[in-house]
Amino acid sequence: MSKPKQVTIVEVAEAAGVSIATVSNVLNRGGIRSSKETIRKVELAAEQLGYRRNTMAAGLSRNKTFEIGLIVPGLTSYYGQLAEHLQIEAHNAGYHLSVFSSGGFDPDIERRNLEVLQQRRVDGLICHGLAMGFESTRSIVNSGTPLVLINGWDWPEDISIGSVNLGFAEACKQSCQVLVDRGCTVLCYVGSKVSKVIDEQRRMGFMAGASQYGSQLVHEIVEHRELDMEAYLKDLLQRHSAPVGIVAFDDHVALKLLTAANKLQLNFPKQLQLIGINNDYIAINSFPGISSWDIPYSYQAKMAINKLLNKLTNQPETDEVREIEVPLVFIERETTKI
Amino acid sequence: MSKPKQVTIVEVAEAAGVSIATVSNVLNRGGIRSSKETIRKVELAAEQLGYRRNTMAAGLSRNKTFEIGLIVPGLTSYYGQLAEHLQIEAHNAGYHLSVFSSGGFDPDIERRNLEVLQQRRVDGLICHGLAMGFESTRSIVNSGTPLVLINGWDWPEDISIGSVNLGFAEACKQSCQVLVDRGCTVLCYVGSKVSKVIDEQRRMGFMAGASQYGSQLVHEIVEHRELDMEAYLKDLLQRHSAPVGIVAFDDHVALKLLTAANKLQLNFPKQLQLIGINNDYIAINSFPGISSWDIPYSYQAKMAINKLLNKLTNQPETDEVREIEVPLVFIERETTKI
DNA sequence: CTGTTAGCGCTTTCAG
DNA sequence: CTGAAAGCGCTAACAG
Repeated sequence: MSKPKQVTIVEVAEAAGVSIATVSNVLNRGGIRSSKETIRKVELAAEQLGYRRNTMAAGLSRNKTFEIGLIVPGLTSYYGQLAEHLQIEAHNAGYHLSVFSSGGFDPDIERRNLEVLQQRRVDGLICHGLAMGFESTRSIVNSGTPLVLINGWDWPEDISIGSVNLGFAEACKQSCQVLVDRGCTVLCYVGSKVSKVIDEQRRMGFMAGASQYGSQLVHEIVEHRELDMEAYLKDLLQRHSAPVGIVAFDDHVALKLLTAANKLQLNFPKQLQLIGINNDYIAINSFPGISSWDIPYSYQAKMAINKLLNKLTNQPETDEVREIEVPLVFIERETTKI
Repeated sequence: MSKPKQVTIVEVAEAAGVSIATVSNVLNRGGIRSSKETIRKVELAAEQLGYRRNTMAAGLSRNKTFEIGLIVPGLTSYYGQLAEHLQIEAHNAGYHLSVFSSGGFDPDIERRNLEVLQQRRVDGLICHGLAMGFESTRSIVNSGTPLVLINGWDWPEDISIGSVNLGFAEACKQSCQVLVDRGCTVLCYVGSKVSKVIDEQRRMGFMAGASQYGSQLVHEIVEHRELDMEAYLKDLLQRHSAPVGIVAFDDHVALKLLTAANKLQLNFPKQLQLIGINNDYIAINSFPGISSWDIPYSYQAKMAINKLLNKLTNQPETDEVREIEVPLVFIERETTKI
């Protein structure tokens, strides 16, 4: 079934008794001035006929789509929130954001999405820096579409125009300090290699934080997927003197740990202390409440869109930082509060 | 900065020494056969030049975009998951899904997104049936874009071609039965008017389930946002004999209740029983685990896309149900398990 | 099997 | 201030 024909400027032009160029001027171009009378006629005709600009035709004609492509690993939790905020910011800037999920970190899907986005001739791209290998990334840059990375550390300058990264390392480092302050003598980072780059950042930060205290502090790193959490916690508390401090990969992992701890009837913060990341619904509403790091979504989104737009509108080469670091904000709750 | 010019079929045609029509045939049209030799030449040229089809030009020319627009209230939890699955199914069917969030349930944003989607000339629309009033919806139908609703009950036939709804009412009804089976003599539904239509369904189901038992069962309905949960639970248990059964709006609300219960050191399932909906990460990993209703995302997504595609490809008017009901699956955990 | 040609709907000089 | 006309890149008859 072919689509019913939509109203075009031709019809509007006829109805208004002017040329199509004039209609285009009045309706879709701000800059050009027309007589009040013409404007009125055209707008009236357009209104009555239910005219709706054809984005494809416009884009084709001006070689600009006002569309930004976004590729994130998924649409839940952090990624979903981020996508929402980016959509808002893009809209505020007069752009439209096309959101794609790479289905949990699948490089093939990433590549495919990238391809689709390119075929749509998006003006710019925002990607959560990850699985997509060098080639895929190259192919973007080669075609000249500016790329901003979210949480992409140390990417070569010729591939992305920059990145906006959350300060995970710093947060984890400071988590260590908090835990030591609260009396912990053993620190443990429970990571998640599902998200490789991010896990790396957090591990780095944890290491930096823990090693500050030298040999007076025991610390270790484990992977949550390979863990029987109850057994692990039990063992941990047998091996060491309380309180034990845990830095969790995020609030989801933290919840698992919390549950294991609750089953073992461990006491927060006397025996165990726990810090998550994301300040999710989970952290806020669990029992006990999980200390966590809040993410300034809106700010991160603004930064990313700005970076892209600066490039797109060819702003004077500001002395802009290539890698922007967005600091997280600590929210303390019962898992650490003494 | 104008975008660098991309390779077009003209250039590919020149390089391959054939006409542009032939290039188009080989590259973008499956049906038309060409000689092996021609195919080889064209594909080689395209490959070497890095040709990438311009979606806009193609769409404009054939009056078909192979794009489906999706509007959901948000991109977290259920909605995010749904969007991901729809994206997968759309792709499997050769379509591309443009995902939009209406930022909570904002009718203005909904309207705006709808407008954008129409301007893109999407072939079809999928909307989570809600805030958007009659007018907005009308304007879609008027323009002839087929619309499938997700969780949209009782919409007029001339507006949407159908809907795919989750069996919330039935789930809530059965939740009541489960709770009574487990010994509850008092039932309570803790709803959330944030999502009006959905809350209605759940409340209806709850009422139907509870009233089955006549006067031997006390039941009541409250709104979670107006509730001091601890105080409420305490009061509930003072007023009635245990166990009290609670049907929560979803797992998020359930978590809040769970936390309140834990603070009061209530015993599951002896004093309190609790059932959520969504079978979220939360329900699975909380302590105690929350009994919940699992959502067949993949199935729901398939149904929705199929419905749309049947219309788009003008399938023989199957004796298809207009409103498909997708049943949820009960997963029992410690909050009810005796 | 391949090429010619007329659009798709809109933007954008460039004359009037 | 307005309009004629030349595209944007691709597809779809229709001839050859």
